[in-house]
Amino acid sequence: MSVQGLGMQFKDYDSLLNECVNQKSLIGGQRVQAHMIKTHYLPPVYLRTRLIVFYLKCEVLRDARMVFDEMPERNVVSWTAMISGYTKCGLYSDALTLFVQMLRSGTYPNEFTFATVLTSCVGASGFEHGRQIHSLIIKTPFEFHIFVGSSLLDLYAKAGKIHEAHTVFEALPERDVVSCTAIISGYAQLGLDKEALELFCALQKEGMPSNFVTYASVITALSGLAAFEYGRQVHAHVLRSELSSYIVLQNSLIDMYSKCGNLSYARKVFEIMPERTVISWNAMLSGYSKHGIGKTVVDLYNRMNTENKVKPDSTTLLTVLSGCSHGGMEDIGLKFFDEMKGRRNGVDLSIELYGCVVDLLGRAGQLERALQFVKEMPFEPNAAIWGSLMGACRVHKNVEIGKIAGRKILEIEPENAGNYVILCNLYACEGNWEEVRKLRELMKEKAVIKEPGKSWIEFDHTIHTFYASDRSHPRKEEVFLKVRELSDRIKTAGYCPDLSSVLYDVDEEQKERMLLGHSEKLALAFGMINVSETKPIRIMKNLRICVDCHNFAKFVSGVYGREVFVRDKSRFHHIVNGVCLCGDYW
DNA sequence: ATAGGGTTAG
Repeated sequence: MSVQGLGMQFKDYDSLLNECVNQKSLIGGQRVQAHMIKTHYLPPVYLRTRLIVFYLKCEVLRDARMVFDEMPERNVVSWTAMISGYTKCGLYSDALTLFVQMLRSGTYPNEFTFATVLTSCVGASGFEHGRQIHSLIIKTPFEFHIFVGSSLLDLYAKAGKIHEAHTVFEALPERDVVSCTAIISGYAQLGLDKEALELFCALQKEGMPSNFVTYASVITALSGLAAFEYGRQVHAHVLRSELSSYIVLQNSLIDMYSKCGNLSYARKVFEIMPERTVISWNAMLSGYSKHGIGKTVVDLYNRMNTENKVKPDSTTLLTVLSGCSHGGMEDIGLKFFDEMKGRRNGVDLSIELYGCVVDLLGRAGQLERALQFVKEMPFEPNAAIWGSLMGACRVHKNVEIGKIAGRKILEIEPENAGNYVILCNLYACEGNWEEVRKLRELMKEKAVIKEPGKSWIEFDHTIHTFYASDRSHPRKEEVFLKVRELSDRIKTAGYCPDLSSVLYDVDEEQKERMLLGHSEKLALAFGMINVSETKPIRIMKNLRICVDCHNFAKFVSGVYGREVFVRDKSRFHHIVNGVCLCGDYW
């Protein structure tokens, strides 16, 4: 395009700038601006705002800000465009600062401003700021504006206030794809998977419009539920629709099949992708990692580096290392870590990565070295670090180091019940019942409430959920009898209930009864009754599986010749012929 | 002219 000759007028500049915005032509726009300066043309607010938008489009935030700062006067659009620029670059607190300046300058925000600035609040995890802005919005006509409302409900949902989010959603006079997706994904991101799925179904019946983001969100909920049959149906629907080529959607399918325990389906989706992002690789790697298949994790990671199309990020490193740990490949994992530390590779090593190393050393039984490693870390060790050291001490029955880790962790996280349980187990294996008793008292004192354990199993297109000592399932009698029967049978093969897993101060007989009531045993028994002998039994649990239930499942697998999968909070246990791929370390 | 929802890891 030509910017030669004088006599350029407003509409000429306007159309030139429009063209540069559309083509993202940085040089073109810069020439337009240079021409304005050369000819002493003083652009009005409108054109200066167009320049800001142009620079933002070309991702040159600094130059956009320069134009903004030099404006003799600004209107709501100039302010909003600049705030949105910061938001899109992830500079949320700068965006919020600018918003405050805007209010001070006496410019009234409009629906565009509010929608943007609420997004900044979400990005900055600034829920309180968001709430304050909500009270500003109440005084405007924008509270029920669909864009503003979507941001608002997202704000509440991401702060964990799903009820308030739902209220905002219900109050919207109209609904569209984005607002519907926002509320569904709000439930899914909080782990309220069943609610997310139900809402999706209900809204679909009402004719909700949906797109690939909607499906990505509902597939996330299905991953949490491990609803394999349902997931396949949704996948089939996606294939029939125009949505199947979205990478985000394929990524969520990889994760969904992995979390349903079906790695071969996940791999199939992964292999036929014409293009992959780092998330595709990470999702696939994580699938193998959680199943304890360390060798494939390493092979896949090597292939990723050989192909050299997608660069590993910090999540990749974490997944590979945790894959080595879950897969019982301590030496290779430690070698990886040294390599990473040597290279750095532009990716910062995170505290979580150091946590993986503690896991690796712990698994290898090198507890002294693990403790030393924790002491020398460039981070202040957190609860997760001490937790993995304590877990390692429980497995290797090292009470001495376990106590050190335990003391630290109770300082940092006195409210986490799981910590007390592991520490109690540790003291119990030493026969130190006095300490166990003290810990129980402490737990009562701090009023720690354990998240109720639940397990579920998909059978006959239904999800059957069991709670500890559950009396609610319609076939409870049958299930309880089956647990007894299994227990009696495997006892003859050497199963011995691990009474130290019970934290309550009751007699031994009752302890055993409580153990038999654990939700994963109920789900396993239900599976033994109903699932065809040729098929594996797949159980899901919301917490980590306890030592006794793990042992129970191994014996059932061995004695009855069944393949059992248990997906717990952190990984898969794949049990064949009485042996678990986790190597009894988790 | 300026605007809202999404996929992986722990």
